[in-house]
Amino acid sequence: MLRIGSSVEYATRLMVRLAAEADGATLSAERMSALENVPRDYVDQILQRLRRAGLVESRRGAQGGYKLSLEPSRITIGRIVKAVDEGVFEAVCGRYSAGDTKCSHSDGCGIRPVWERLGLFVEEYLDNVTLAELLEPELGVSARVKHLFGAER
Amino acid sequence: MLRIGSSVEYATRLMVRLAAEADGATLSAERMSALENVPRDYVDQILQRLRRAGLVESRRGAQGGYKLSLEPSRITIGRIVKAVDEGVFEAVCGRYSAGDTKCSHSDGCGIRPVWERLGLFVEEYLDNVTLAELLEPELGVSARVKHLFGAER
DNA sequence: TCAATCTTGATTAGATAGGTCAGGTATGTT
DNA sequence: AACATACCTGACCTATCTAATCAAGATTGA
Repeated sequence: MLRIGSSVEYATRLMVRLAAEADGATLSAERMSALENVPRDYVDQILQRLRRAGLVESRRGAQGGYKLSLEPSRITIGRIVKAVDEGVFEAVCGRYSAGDTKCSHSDGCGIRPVWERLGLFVEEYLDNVTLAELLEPELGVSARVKHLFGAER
Repeated sequence: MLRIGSSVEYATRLMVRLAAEADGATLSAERMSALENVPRDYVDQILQRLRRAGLVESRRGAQGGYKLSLEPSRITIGRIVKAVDEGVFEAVCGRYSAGDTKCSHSDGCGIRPVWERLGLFVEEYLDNVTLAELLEPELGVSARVKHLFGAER
């Protein structure tokens, strides 16, 4: 139901590594692979997805490498997750629709809203944790997401 | 990352059906299969898991069937999910551990707490939605889960 | 007894996740 | 210019998991 896949885990670690790098110094994929013990080719693949999402910049050729596109405080875990994990919050209807075009419980019962709301909660949670906080864990995130529970369904 | 699988979706629908049944009337697996358009044998399998979790009771033989073990207001979606979805919140460490026994980011950075907290978050959310509310969607759940955000990491 | 119905556990087909591979393109250094 | 370094692209493979099926049995009501 809730599962942190390897690509999400690795992407987060790579981003933390880059964030920890002094000023705008670059790190090569090779080096990151060694540091995090993630398969070399897989690192490439993940970094490309992060680059296409605009989270990292690359420089090719000798002495090339990667660096963050934004300040760590402006990069959320939510963006990282969405960059590498295409179908993060999978739609529920119309998967498993009860025969016809719409869910058999589409009116009169509240199953769907429960899943939808759960998805929104998870998404908002992740959008409220920044890379900067991962470097300084003591900051905490909970204070900033309290507002999520202010609205009624 | 977050995915409502068929077993969770079906189990929830079946439980809602049973909850909607007047007093303690039973419904056969056959009937539920037809009502929800879920494969007959699959309904069996799911109902057994719900039974072993103590959420439904069964009566065998002719005129047999299933009914809820508890009042709808005392059955949470969390319990349903845990009943049918064995590894709901999968551990992250030590999957993908960076080579040695412990995660390379095990101290000094806050990756793991983010996932752990997310898991707790989802779990608590689901534990605060009851079957009774699914029958009367207007009640809403958000008010009751506000406290989840009171504690700091 | 017989039919309805739950019970158990094994098995299978398809999808997905995780990782690999082969080739290409750009850039710094000599 | 040549070469090594390093990013770039997309196809490919494979083990695991999900969803569903199947087969055989055990209870119970009429």
